[in-house]
Amino acid sequence: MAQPDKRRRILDAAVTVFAQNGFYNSKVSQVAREAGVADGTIYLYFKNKEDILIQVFIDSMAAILARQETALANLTDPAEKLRVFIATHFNSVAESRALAEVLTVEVRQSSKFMRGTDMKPFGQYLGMIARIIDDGVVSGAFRSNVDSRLSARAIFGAIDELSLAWAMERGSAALSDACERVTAFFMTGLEA
Amino acid sequence: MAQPDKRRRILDAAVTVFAQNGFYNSKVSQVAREAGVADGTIYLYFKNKEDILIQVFIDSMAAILARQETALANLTDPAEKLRVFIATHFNSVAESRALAEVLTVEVRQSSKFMRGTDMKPFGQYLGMIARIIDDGVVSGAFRSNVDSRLSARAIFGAIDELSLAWAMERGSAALSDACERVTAFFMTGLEA
DNA sequence: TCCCCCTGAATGGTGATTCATTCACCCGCA
DNA sequence: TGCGGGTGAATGAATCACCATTCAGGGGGA
Repeated sequence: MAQPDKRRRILDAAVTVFAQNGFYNSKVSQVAREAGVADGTIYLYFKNKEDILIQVFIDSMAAILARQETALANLTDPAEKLRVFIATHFNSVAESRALAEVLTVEVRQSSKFMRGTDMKPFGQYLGMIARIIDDGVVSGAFRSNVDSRLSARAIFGAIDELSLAWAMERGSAALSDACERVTAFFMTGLEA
Repeated sequence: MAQPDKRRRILDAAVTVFAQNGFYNSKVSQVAREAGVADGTIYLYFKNKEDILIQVFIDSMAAILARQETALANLTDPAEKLRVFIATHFNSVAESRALAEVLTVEVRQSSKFMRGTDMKPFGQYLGMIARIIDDGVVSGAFRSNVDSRLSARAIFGAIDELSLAWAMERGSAALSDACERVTAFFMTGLEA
């Protein structure tokens, strides 16, 4: 057969299946069928079932990190950086509802087992947000008394929750719309 | 014997065990041992393993909803309401790290199966936040162009993520501290 | 022919759930 | 007061379906 990247096919299949049934209710044989390979083939590419989930996570985070870096590369205005960051996150998520579900729901449960192993990409992601804020504070665009780590967490939590809401229930306003609104919310707050 | 609190004992034990191992890696027999009952006894009180998780969720949400309602009852200033809401959420979470883990991590994965069944308490919780915002808009305390549903989601996502961070890594700043900071963040935003 | 993928049926461990049995307690009758 | 049968909560060993993982073999390219 020598199909191009068989590993890739398995990862994609896993995202589909995991999103549909949840990780623990998914059978390896389902992933195999969806990928069009034999059950045993999975084990030529992955150590075991959980390893598939971890690789999905690592791959996806690497992709979105790279994408964010490209998107932010030429920007200087902190507010604009934040807006683009959020837009890029939402766009990435919007490209695959299944991936959004896996990243927001399934990965969380195994994060406990990945303790120490490879939460690094996630830390990097938070770090990107924190840096945007720090830059904004330094440049004077942002208030000087914000706690960048805490705000980064809060912002991530907010956009992650919005992604999940979007992934679960179709029909809510387009993510691109939410992007503008939520950016405005972070920038100016609620206060009249 | 007819321990009136046997159900309670099982629920508490479940929270402890689920927080430690994750729902799918927890054995019913572990919960039984932790609760000091026989395996079979569990099934006198719960339909099956997942039912335990659902009941934990329903019970906990009912408790925190009631608590929020009490806490907010006599307040009128919208900003103060928001501050107290967040404080109450953090206080509830801070009382039990295990419960925080179960509510932020374990329940999510089953939300997919609860589709339609009993996400209602969660919807109510979001509704409380949205109402605070709406009231603020009406009273003129908050900007008139905020989207209350979206902001409510964002705020919930943010405080949920902060709760999770707190539950996972001990040693971070006290939640009570985070409460003030994050409220300020929501109120005034990042902009200088 | 040799080697490398790949296959998918068979295996073995696991753990949720069941159910026959025990036991504590209650009630009515003598 | 003492006795006997009835009730149902509680038990926990046994069941059994399920599924991750393995591995003996197949086939095609060099």
